[in-house]
Amino acid sequence: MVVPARRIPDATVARLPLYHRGLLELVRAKRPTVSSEELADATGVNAAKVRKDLSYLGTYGTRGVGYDVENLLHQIGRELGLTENWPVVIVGIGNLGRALAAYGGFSARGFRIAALLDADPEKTGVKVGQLQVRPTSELPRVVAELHVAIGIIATPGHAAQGVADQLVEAGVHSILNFSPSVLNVPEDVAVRRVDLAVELQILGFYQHHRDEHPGAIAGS
Amino acid sequence: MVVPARRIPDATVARLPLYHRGLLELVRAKRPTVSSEELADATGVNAAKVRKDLSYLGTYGTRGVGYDVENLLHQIGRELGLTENWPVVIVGIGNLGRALAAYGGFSARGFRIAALLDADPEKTGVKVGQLQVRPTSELPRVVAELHVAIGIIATPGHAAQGVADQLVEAGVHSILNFSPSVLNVPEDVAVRRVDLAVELQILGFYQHHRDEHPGAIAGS
DNA sequence: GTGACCTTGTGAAACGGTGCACAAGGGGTT
DNA sequence: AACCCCTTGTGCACCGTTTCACAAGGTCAC
Repeated sequence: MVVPARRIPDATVARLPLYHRGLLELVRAKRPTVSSEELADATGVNAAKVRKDLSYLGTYGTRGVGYDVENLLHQIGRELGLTENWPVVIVGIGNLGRALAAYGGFSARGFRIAALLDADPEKTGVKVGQLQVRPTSELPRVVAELHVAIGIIATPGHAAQGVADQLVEAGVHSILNFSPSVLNVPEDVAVRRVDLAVELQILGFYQHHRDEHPGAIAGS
Repeated sequence: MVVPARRIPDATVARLPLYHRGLLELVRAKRPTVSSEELADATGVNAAKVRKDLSYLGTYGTRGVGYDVENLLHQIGRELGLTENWPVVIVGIGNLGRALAAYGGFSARGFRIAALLDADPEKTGVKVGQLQVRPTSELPRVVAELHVAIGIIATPGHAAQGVADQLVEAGVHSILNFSPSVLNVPEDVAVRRVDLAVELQILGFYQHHRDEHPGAIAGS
Protein backbone atom coordinates (compact mmCIF):
# COMPACT_ATOMS: atom_id res chain seq x y z
CA MET A 1 0.00 0.00 0.00
CA VAL A 2 1.23 3.47 -0.81
CA VAL A 3 1.62 5.83 2.10
CA PRO A 4 0.83 9.47 1.29
CA ALA A 5 3.93 11.69 1.32
CA ARG A 6 2.88 13.49 4.50
CA ARG A 7 -0.55 13.64 5.92
CA ILE A 8 -1.58 17.09 7.04
CA PRO A 9 -3.57 17.09 10.31
CA ASP A 10 -7.17 18.31 10.06
CA ALA A 11 -6.51 21.04 12.60
CA THR A 12 -3.76 22.37 10.40
CA VAL A 13 -5.88 22.23 7.26
CA ALA A 14 -8.49 24.37 9.01
CA ARG A 15 -5.86 27.02 9.67
CA LEU A 16 -4.28 27.15 6.23
CA PRO A 17 -6.97 29.49 4.84
CA LEU A 18 -6.23 31.81 7.75
CA TYR A 19 -2.54 31.97 6.93
CA HIS A 20 -3.41 32.39 3.29
CA ARG A 21 -5.51 35.43 4.01
CA GLY A 22 -2.89 36.92 6.31
CA LEU A 23 -0.24 36.48 3.66
CA LEU A 24 -2.43 38.11 1.04
CA GLU A 25 -2.45 41.23 3.17
CA LEU A 26 1.31 41.09 3.69
CA VAL A 27 1.84 40.87 -0.06
CA ARG A 28 -0.34 43.93 -0.50
CA ALA A 29 1.77 45.69 2.14
CA LYS A 30 4.86 44.70 0.13
CA ARG A 31 6.46 42.85 3.03
CA PRO A 32 9.12 40.57 1.54
CA THR A 33 9.44 38.18 4.48
CA VAL A 34 7.53 37.31 7.62
CA SER A 35 8.48 35.52 10.82
CA SER A 36 6.30 32.92 12.48
CA GLU A 37 5.76 35.39 15.31
CA GLU A 38 4.41 38.10 13.00
CA LEU A 39 2.21 35.68 11.11
CA ALA A 40 0.95 34.44 14.44
CA ASP A 41 -0.05 37.94 15.48
CA ALA A 42 -1.77 38.58 12.18
CA THR A 43 -3.86 35.44 12.38
CA GLY A 44 -4.51 35.06 16.08
CA VAL A 45 -2.66 31.74 16.25
CA ASN A 46 0.40 31.09 18.39
CA ALA A 47 3.88 31.11 16.90
CA ALA A 48 4.86 27.53 17.67
CA LYS A 49 1.67 26.32 16.06
CA VAL A 50 2.35 28.39 12.95
CA ARG A 51 5.78 26.84 12.58
CA LYS A 52 4.54 23.31 13.09
CA ASP A 53 1.68 23.84 10.67
CA LEU A 54 3.97 25.21 7.98
CA SER A 55 6.46 22.43 8.53
CA TYR A 56 3.83 19.94 7.32
CA LEU A 57 3.86 21.64 3.93
CA GLY A 58 7.61 21.51 3.53
CA THR A 59 10.68 23.46 4.54
CA TYR A 60 9.99 26.90 3.19
CA GLY A 61 11.44 29.05 5.97
CA THR A 62 14.94 30.40 6.35
CA ARG A 63 16.40 30.23 9.84
CA GLY A 64 17.30 33.60 11.20
CA VAL A 65 15.12 35.34 8.60
CA GLY A 66 11.62 33.95 8.33
CA TYR A 67 9.43 32.96 5.41
CA ASP A 68 9.38 34.51 1.96
CA VAL A 69 5.87 35.94 1.80
CA GLU A 70 5.19 35.38 -1.88
CA ASN A 71 6.57 31.90 -1.95
CA LEU A 72 4.71 30.84 1.18
CA LEU A 73 1.48 32.28 -0.20
CA HIS A 74 2.02 30.32 -3.38
CA GLN A 75 2.73 27.08 -1.53
CA ILE A 76 -0.31 27.36 0.69
CA GLY A 77 -2.47 28.28 -2.27
CA ARG A 78 -1.27 25.24 -4.14
CA GLU A 79 -1.91 23.01 -1.16
CA LEU A 80 -5.42 24.38 -0.82
CA GLY A 81 -6.02 23.76 -4.51
CA LEU A 82 -7.14 27.31 -5.10
CA THR A 83 -5.51 27.48 -8.48
CA GLU A 84 -8.37 25.23 -9.56
CA ASN A 85 -10.94 28.02 -9.48
CA TRP A 86 -13.64 25.64 -8.30
CA PRO A 87 -17.05 26.19 -9.80
CA VAL A 88 -19.67 26.25 -7.04
CA VAL A 89 -23.43 25.96 -7.20
CA ILE A 90 -25.71 27.59 -4.63
CA VAL A 91 -29.06 25.92 -4.01
CA GLY A 92 -31.71 27.99 -2.24
CA ILE A 93 -31.77 31.65 -3.15
CA GLY A 94 -33.38 33.17 -0.08
CA ASN A 95 -31.81 36.00 1.88
CA LEU A 96 -28.75 33.97 2.75
CA GLY A 97 -28.34 32.47 -0.72
CA ARG A 98 -28.52 35.93 -2.20
CA ALA A 99 -25.95 37.25 0.25
CA LEU A 100 -23.62 34.38 -0.65
CA ALA A 101 -24.15 34.94 -4.37
CA ALA A 102 -23.26 38.60 -3.95
CA TYR A 103 -20.26 37.99 -1.71
CA GLY A 104 -17.18 39.29 -3.45
CA GLY A 105 -14.59 37.44 -1.43
CA PHE A 106 -14.84 34.08 -3.16
CA SER A 107 -12.94 34.73 -6.35
CA ALA A 108 -9.74 35.78 -4.58
CA ARG A 109 -9.91 32.53 -2.64
CA GLY A 110 -10.22 30.19 -5.59
CA PHE A 111 -13.97 29.90 -6.06
CA ARG A 112 -16.41 30.96 -8.72
CA ILE A 113 -20.17 30.95 -8.32
CA ALA A 114 -21.22 29.00 -11.38
CA ALA A 115 -24.99 28.71 -10.94
CA LEU A 116 -27.90 29.60 -8.67
CA LEU A 117 -30.79 27.22 -8.19
CA ASP A 118 -34.13 27.55 -6.42
CA ALA A 119 -37.18 25.33 -6.29
CA ASP A 120 -39.62 28.24 -6.26
CA PRO A 121 -40.80 28.88 -9.85
CA GLU A 122 -41.38 32.54 -8.98
CA LYS A 123 -37.65 32.96 -8.55
CA THR A 124 -36.70 31.38 -11.87
CA GLY A 125 -35.09 33.97 -14.12
CA VAL A 126 -34.55 36.51 -11.36
CA LYS A 127 -31.14 38.04 -11.73
CA VAL A 128 -28.72 38.08 -8.79
CA GLY A 129 -25.45 39.75 -9.65
CA GLN A 130 -24.37 38.35 -13.00
CA LEU A 131 -26.42 35.19 -12.80
CA GLN A 132 -30.02 34.21 -13.34
CA VAL A 133 -31.73 31.85 -10.96
CA ARG A 134 -32.55 28.47 -12.51
CA PRO A 135 -35.01 25.81 -11.33
CA THR A 136 -33.63 23.08 -9.07
CA SER A 137 -34.74 20.51 -11.63
CA GLU A 138 -31.77 21.56 -13.72
CA LEU A 139 -29.35 20.55 -11.00
CA PRO A 140 -28.02 17.39 -12.69
CA ARG A 141 -27.43 19.20 -15.94
CA VAL A 142 -25.80 22.21 -14.27
CA VAL A 143 -23.44 20.02 -12.27
CA ALA A 144 -22.45 17.97 -15.29
CA GLU A 145 -22.05 20.78 -17.79
CA LEU A 146 -20.23 23.20 -15.51
CA HIS A 147 -18.17 20.47 -13.80
CA VAL A 148 -19.34 21.57 -10.38
CA ALA A 149 -17.53 19.81 -7.54
CA ILE A 150 -18.81 21.77 -4.56
CA GLY A 151 -22.40 22.56 -3.62
CA ILE A 152 -23.73 25.09 -1.15
CA ILE A 153 -27.10 24.40 0.47
CA ALA A 154 -28.89 27.52 1.66
CA THR A 155 -32.42 26.18 1.70
CA PRO A 156 -34.75 25.89 4.69
CA GLY A 157 -34.05 22.85 6.83
CA HIS A 158 -36.82 20.68 5.50
CA ALA A 159 -35.56 20.88 1.92
CA ALA A 160 -31.90 20.32 2.69
CA GLN A 161 -31.76 16.53 2.68
CA GLY A 162 -33.51 16.31 -0.68
CA VAL A 163 -31.09 18.77 -2.21
CA ALA A 164 -28.15 16.92 -0.70
CA ASP A 165 -29.39 13.67 -2.25
CA GLN A 166 -29.64 15.33 -5.64
CA LEU A 167 -26.17 16.84 -5.35
CA VAL A 168 -24.68 13.49 -4.40
CA GLU A 169 -26.57 11.75 -7.18
CA ALA A 170 -25.20 14.31 -9.63
CA GLY A 171 -21.66 13.55 -8.51
CA VAL A 172 -20.87 16.35 -6.07
CA HIS A 173 -18.49 15.22 -3.32
CA SER A 174 -18.23 18.36 -1.18
CA ILE A 175 -21.17 20.13 0.42
CA LEU A 176 -21.32 23.27 2.52
CA ASN A 177 -24.56 23.17 4.48
CA PHE A 178 -26.03 26.38 5.88
CA SER A 179 -29.34 24.79 6.77
CA PRO A 180 -29.86 23.72 10.35
CA SER A 181 -30.47 20.08 9.47
CA VAL A 182 -28.01 17.26 9.78
CA LEU A 183 -27.39 15.66 6.40
CA ASN A 184 -27.20 11.98 5.66
CA VAL A 185 -24.68 11.30 2.90
CA PRO A 186 -22.41 8.47 1.73
CA GLU A 187 -19.17 8.48 3.61
CA ASP A 188 -17.09 9.54 0.65
CA VAL A 189 -18.90 12.87 0.58
CA ALA A 190 -17.48 15.70 2.71
CA VAL A 191 -19.99 17.92 4.47
CA ARG A 192 -19.33 21.03 6.49
CA ARG A 193 -22.13 22.65 8.37
CA VAL A 194 -22.38 26.30 9.32
CA ASP A 195 -25.26 27.12 11.63
CA LEU A 196 -25.55 30.80 12.39
CA ALA A 197 -27.80 30.28 15.39
CA VAL A 198 -25.48 27.68 16.87
CA GLU A 199 -22.59 30.13 16.92
CA LEU A 200 -24.76 32.61 18.76
CA GLN A 201 -25.87 29.96 21.21
CA ILE A 202 -22.29 29.09 22.04
CA LEU A 203 -21.62 32.75 22.78
CA GLY A 204 -24.82 32.80 24.80
CA PHE A 205 -23.59 29.93 26.93
CA TYR A 206 -20.37 31.66 27.90
CA GLN A 207 -22.12 34.98 28.42
CA HIS A 208 -24.66 33.28 30.64
CA HIS A 209 -22.00 31.58 32.72
CA ARG A 210 -19.91 34.70 32.95
CA ASP A 211 -22.90 36.49 34.44
CA GLU A 212 -23.48 33.71 36.94
CA HIS A 213 -19.87 33.14 37.92
CA PRO A 214 -18.17 36.49 37.41
CA GLY A 215 -14.86 35.03 38.55
CA ALA A 216 -14.38 32.35 35.95
CA ILE A 217 -13.84 33.80 32.51
CA ALA A 218 -12.46 31.98 29.51
CA GLY A 219 -10.14 34.08 27.41
CA SER A 220 -10.44 34.14 23.63
CA MET B 1 -10.55 29.73 45.69
CA VAL B 2 -13.97 28.46 44.70
CA VAL B 3 -14.01 25.66 42.19
CA PRO B 4 -16.96 25.79 39.78
CA ALA B 5 -19.48 22.99 40.40
CA ARG B 6 -18.56 21.18 37.19
CA ARG B 7 -16.78 22.63 34.28
CA ILE B 8 -18.30 21.72 30.94
CA PRO B 9 -15.69 20.99 28.24
CA ASP B 10 -15.68 23.38 25.29
CA ALA B 11 -16.27 20.55 22.87
CA THR B 12 -19.42 19.66 24.78
CA VAL B 13 -20.64 23.26 24.85
CA ALA B 14 -20.32 23.38 21.08
CA ARG B 15 -22.59 20.35 20.79
CA LEU B 16 -25.31 21.43 23.22
CA PRO B 17 -27.06 23.61 20.61
CA LEU B 18 -27.13 20.57 18.34
CA TYR B 19 -28.85 18.45 20.94
CA HIS B 20 -31.19 21.32 21.69
CA ARG B 21 -32.28 21.51 18.09
CA GLY B 22 -32.69 17.77 17.84
CA LEU B 23 -34.81 17.71 20.97
CA LEU B 24 -36.99 20.53 19.65
CA GLU B 25 -37.89 18.32 16.72
CA LEU B 26 -38.59 15.35 18.97
CA VAL B 27 -40.94 17.46 21.07
CA ARG B 28 -42.78 18.46 17.92
CA ALA B 29 -43.01 14.77 16.99
CA LYS B 30 -44.46 14.13 20.47
CA ARG B 31 -41.79 11.63 21.43
CA PRO B 32 -41.90 11.31 25.22
CA THR B 33 -38.41 9.84 25.67
CA VAL B 34 -35.27 9.39 23.64
CA SER B 35 -32.25 7.12 24.01
CA SER B 36 -28.69 8.31 23.57
CA GLU B 37 -28.55 6.19 20.44
CA GLU B 38 -31.52 7.91 18.85
CA LEU B 39 -30.31 11.37 19.79
CA ALA B 40 -26.95 10.44 18.34
CA ASP B 41 -28.52 9.49 15.01
CA ALA B 42 -30.53 12.70 14.93
CA THR B 43 -27.52 14.90 15.52
CA GLY B 44 -24.74 13.04 13.76
CA VAL B 45 -22.80 12.53 17.00
CA ASN B 46 -21.88 9.15 18.44
CA ALA B 47 -23.90 7.64 21.27
CA ALA B 48 -21.14 7.42 23.87
CA LYS B 49 -20.33 11.05 23.29
CA VAL B 50 -23.97 12.02 23.73
CA ARG B 51 -24.11 10.26 27.07
CA LYS B 52 -20.86 11.74 28.29
CA ASP B 53 -21.91 15.21 27.20
CA LEU B 54 -25.25 14.96 28.94
CA SER B 55 -23.64 13.59 32.08
CA TYR B 56 -21.83 16.91 32.50
CA LEU B 57 -25.18 18.62 32.91
CA GLY B 58 -26.43 16.27 35.55
CA THR B 59 -28.12 12.90 35.84
CA TYR B 60 -31.24 13.34 33.79
CA GLY B 61 -31.49 9.92 32.14
CA THR B 62 -33.28 6.82 33.34
CA ARG B 63 -31.42 3.57 32.88
CA GLY B 64 -33.29 1.12 30.68
CA VAL B 65 -35.50 3.91 29.33
CA GLY B 66 -33.61 6.94 28.11
CA TYR B 67 -34.07 10.67 28.60
CA ASP B 68 -37.34 12.52 29.09
CA VAL B 69 -37.42 14.72 26.00
CA GLU B 70 -39.12 17.75 27.53
CA ASN B 71 -37.05 17.74 30.65
CA LEU B 72 -33.78 17.33 28.78
CA LEU B 73 -34.73 20.14 26.41
CA HIS B 74 -35.45 22.33 29.38
CA GLN B 75 -32.18 21.51 31.11
CA ILE B 76 -30.07 22.16 28.01
CA GLY B 77 -31.96 25.36 27.32
CA ARG B 78 -31.31 26.51 30.85
CA GLU B 79 -27.64 25.65 30.59
CA LEU B 80 -27.37 27.58 27.32
CA GLY B 81 -29.06 30.54 28.93
CA LEU B 82 -31.67 30.76 26.26
CA THR B 83 -34.39 31.69 28.67
CA GLU B 84 -32.60 35.04 28.77
CA ASN B 85 -33.81 36.06 25.32
CA TRP B 86 -30.57 37.89 24.60
CA PRO B 87 -30.92 41.17 22.76
CA VAL B 88 -28.47 41.25 19.87
CA VAL B 89 -27.26 44.14 17.73
CA ILE B 90 -26.15 43.69 14.12
CA VAL B 91 -23.58 46.14 12.80
CA GLY B 92 -23.18 46.34 9.04
CA ILE B 93 -26.35 45.98 7.05
CA GLY B 94 -25.05 44.75 3.71
CA ASN B 95 -26.30 41.60 2.06
CA LEU B 96 -25.20 39.40 4.92
CA GLY B 97 -26.43 41.73 7.65
CA ARG B 98 -29.80 41.87 5.98
CA ALA B 99 -29.94 38.10 5.70
CA LEU B 100 -29.12 37.78 9.39
CA ALA B 101 -31.71 40.38 10.31
CA ALA B 102 -34.35 38.51 8.36
CA TYR B 103 -33.36 35.07 9.65
CA GLY B 104 -36.28 33.63 11.54
CA GLY B 105 -34.44 30.96 13.47
CA PHE B 106 -33.03 33.16 16.21
CA SER B 107 -36.09 33.67 18.37
CA ALA B 108 -36.65 29.96 18.94
CA ARG B 109 -33.05 29.72 20.06
CA GLY B 110 -33.13 32.45 22.64
CA PHE B 111 -32.13 35.54 20.68
CA ARG B 112 -33.86 38.71 19.63
CA ILE B 113 -32.50 41.17 17.09
CA ALA B 114 -32.73 44.43 19.02
CA ALA B 115 -31.14 46.91 16.63
CA LEU B 116 -29.51 47.31 13.23
CA LEU B 117 -26.63 49.74 12.70
CA ASP B 118 -24.77 50.89 9.62
CA ALA B 119 -22.20 53.60 9.03
CA ASP B 120 -23.57 54.54 5.61
CA PRO B 121 -25.97 57.53 6.02
CA GLU B 122 -27.88 56.37 2.95
CA LYS B 123 -28.98 53.30 4.86
CA THR B 124 -30.22 55.17 7.90
CA GLY B 125 -33.95 54.79 8.24
CA VAL B 126 -34.21 51.92 5.77
CA LYS B 127 -36.54 49.30 7.10
CA VAL B 128 -35.41 45.66 7.33
CA GLY B 129 -38.11 43.42 8.70
CA GLN B 130 -39.54 45.17 11.74
CA LEU B 131 -36.55 47.38 12.38
CA GLN B 132 -35.12 50.57 10.98
CA VAL B 133 -31.42 50.92 10.35
CA ARG B 134 -29.73 53.42 12.67
CA PRO B 135 -26.36 55.14 12.31
CA THR B 136 -23.39 53.45 13.94
CA SER B 137 -22.82 56.57 16.02
CA GLU B 138 -25.79 55.50 18.14
CA LEU B 139 -24.02 52.29 19.13
CA PRO B 140 -23.19 53.28 22.72
CA ARG B 141 -26.73 54.46 23.38
CA VAL B 142 -28.32 51.41 21.74
CA VAL B 143 -26.16 49.01 23.74
CA ALA B 144 -26.88 50.80 27.00
CA GLU B 145 -30.60 51.34 26.56
CA LEU B 146 -31.43 47.92 25.16
CA HIS B 147 -29.00 46.08 27.45
CA VAL B 148 -27.29 44.44 24.53
CA ALA B 149 -24.77 41.79 25.56
CA ILE B 150 -23.94 40.26 22.19
CA GLY B 151 -22.86 42.02 19.01
CA ILE B 152 -22.73 40.70 15.46
CA ILE B 153 -20.23 42.26 13.06
CA ALA B 154 -21.20 41.94 9.42
CA THR B 155 -19.20 44.82 8.02
CA PRO B 156 -16.42 44.65 5.42
CA GLY B 157 -13.08 43.58 6.86
CA HIS B 158 -11.53 47.02 7.09
CA ALA B 159 -14.30 48.35 9.33
CA ALA B 160 -14.49 45.38 11.68
CA GLN B 161 -11.80 46.32 14.19
CA GLY B 162 -13.25 49.79 14.69
CA VAL B 163 -16.68 48.38 15.31
CA ALA B 164 -15.27 45.81 17.69
CA ASP B 165 -13.54 48.56 19.67
CA GLN B 166 -16.80 50.47 19.93
CA LEU B 167 -18.71 47.39 21.02
CA VAL B 168 -16.14 46.60 23.70
CA GLU B 169 -16.10 50.22 24.83
CA ALA B 170 -19.88 50.12 25.12
CA GLY B 171 -19.67 47.06 27.37
CA VAL B 172 -20.39 44.17 25.01
CA HIS B 173 -18.54 41.01 26.04
CA SER B 174 -19.52 38.61 23.26
CA ILE B 175 -18.93 39.21 19.57
CA LEU B 176 -19.82 37.12 16.55
CA ASN B 177 -17.56 38.22 13.71
CA PHE B 178 -18.57 37.49 10.11
CA SER B 179 -15.89 39.73 8.64
CA PRO B 180 -12.71 38.09 7.44
CA SER B 181 -10.47 40.07 9.77
CA VAL B 182 -8.97 38.87 13.01
CA LEU B 183 -10.14 41.02 15.90
CA ASN B 184 -8.01 42.36 18.69
CA VAL B 185 -10.00 42.52 21.91
CA PRO B 186 -9.35 42.39 25.66
CA GLU B 187 -9.12 38.86 26.89
CA ASP B 188 -12.36 38.99 28.82
CA VAL B 189 -14.26 39.43 25.56
CA ALA B 190 -15.37 36.29 23.72
CA VAL B 191 -15.14 36.35 19.95
CA ARG B 192 -16.29 33.74 17.50
CA ARG B 193 -15.44 34.11 13.87
CA VAL B 194 -17.41 32.69 10.97
CA ASP B 195 -15.69 33.06 7.64
CA LEU B 196 -17.75 31.77 4.75
CA ALA B 197 -14.82 31.59 2.36
CA VAL B 198 -12.70 29.68 4.85
CA GLU B 199 -15.27 26.92 5.06
CA LEU B 200 -15.25 26.63 1.30
CA GLN B 201 -11.47 26.57 1.24
CA ILE B 202 -11.36 23.70 3.69
CA LEU B 203 -13.72 21.75 1.44
CA GLY B 204 -11.55 22.75 -1.51
CA PHE B 205 -8.50 21.28 0.18
CA TYR B 206 -10.05 17.88 0.66
CA GLN B 207 -11.60 17.90 -2.80
CA HIS B 208 -8.23 18.78 -4.27
CA HIS B 209 -6.46 16.01 -2.42
CA ARG B 210 -9.16 13.51 -3.20
CA ASP B 211 -8.65 14.22 -6.91
CA GLU B 212 -4.90 13.79 -6.59
CA HIS B 213 -4.90 10.71 -4.37
CA PRO B 214 -8.13 8.87 -5.21
CA GLY B 215 -7.31 6.17 -2.67
CA ALA B 216 -7.24 8.22 0.48
CA ILE B 217 -10.65 9.56 1.42
CA ALA B 218 -11.64 10.92 4.77
CA GLY B 219 -15.15 10.01 5.89
CA SER B 220 -17.47 12.64 7.33
C1' DG C 1 36.37 33.95 7.64
C1' DT C 2 34.76 34.17 11.99
C1' DG C 3 31.47 35.01 15.41
C1' DA C 4 27.16 36.84 17.18
C1' DC C 5 22.53 36.84 16.42
C1' DC C 6 18.20 35.31 15.04
C1' DT C 7 14.45 32.32 13.69
C1' DT C 8 13.28 27.91 12.03
C1' DG C 9 12.16 23.04 12.55
C1' DT C 10 11.21 19.40 15.75
C1' DG C 11 11.58 15.99 19.67
C1' DA C 12 8.98 15.19 23.63
C1' DA C 13 5.81 16.18 27.33
C1' DA C 14 1.24 17.68 28.52
C1' DC C 15 -3.46 18.19 27.44
C1' DG C 16 -8.12 17.66 25.97
C1' DG C 17 -11.28 14.90 23.65
C1' DT C 18 -12.99 10.37 21.91
C1' DG C 19 -14.69 5.82 22.08
C1' DC C 20 -14.79 1.28 24.13
C1' DA C 21 -16.58 -1.72 27.21
C1' DC C 22 -18.94 -2.79 31.18
C1' DA C 23 -20.87 -2.33 35.86
C1' DA C 24 -24.78 -0.06 37.91
C1' DG C 25 -29.34 0.21 38.28
C1' DG C 26 -34.15 1.50 36.80
C1' DG C 27 -38.58 -0.74 34.66
C1' DG C 28 -41.53 -4.35 33.21
C1' DT C 29 -43.18 -9.07 33.40
C1' DT C 30 -44.47 -13.14 35.36
C1' DA D 1 -40.49 -10.78 44.82
C1' DA D 2 -37.40 -12.54 41.58
C1' DC D 3 -35.67 -12.19 37.16
C1' DC D 4 -34.57 -10.38 32.67
C1' DC D 5 -33.95 -6.72 29.66
C1' DC D 6 -32.45 -2.41 28.45
C1' DT D 7 -29.96 1.90 28.62
C1' DT D 8 -27.42 4.99 31.36
C1' DG D 9 -23.16 6.70 33.47
C1' DT D 10 -18.22 6.26 33.67
C1' DG D 11 -13.30 4.32 34.24
C1' DC D 12 -9.78 3.84 31.18
C1' DA D 13 -6.87 3.49 27.22
C1' DC D 14 -6.01 5.77 23.01
C1' DC D 15 -5.30 9.40 19.77
C1' DG D 16 -4.71 13.94 17.78
C1' DT D 17 -3.36 18.51 19.04
C1' DT D 18 -0.96 21.96 21.53
C1' DT D 19 2.90 23.83 23.73
C1' DC D 20 7.53 24.07 25.40
C1' DA D 21 12.22 24.24 24.85
C1' DC D 22 16.21 23.87 22.33
C1' DA D 23 19.48 22.30 18.77
C1' DA D 24 20.24 23.13 13.93
C1' DG D 25 21.49 26.16 10.73
C1' DG D 26 20.93 30.21 8.08
C1' DT D 27 22.35 35.59 7.65
C1' DC D 28 24.83 39.65 8.47
C1' DA D 29 28.48 42.64 10.31
C1' DC D 30 33.04 43.26 10.87
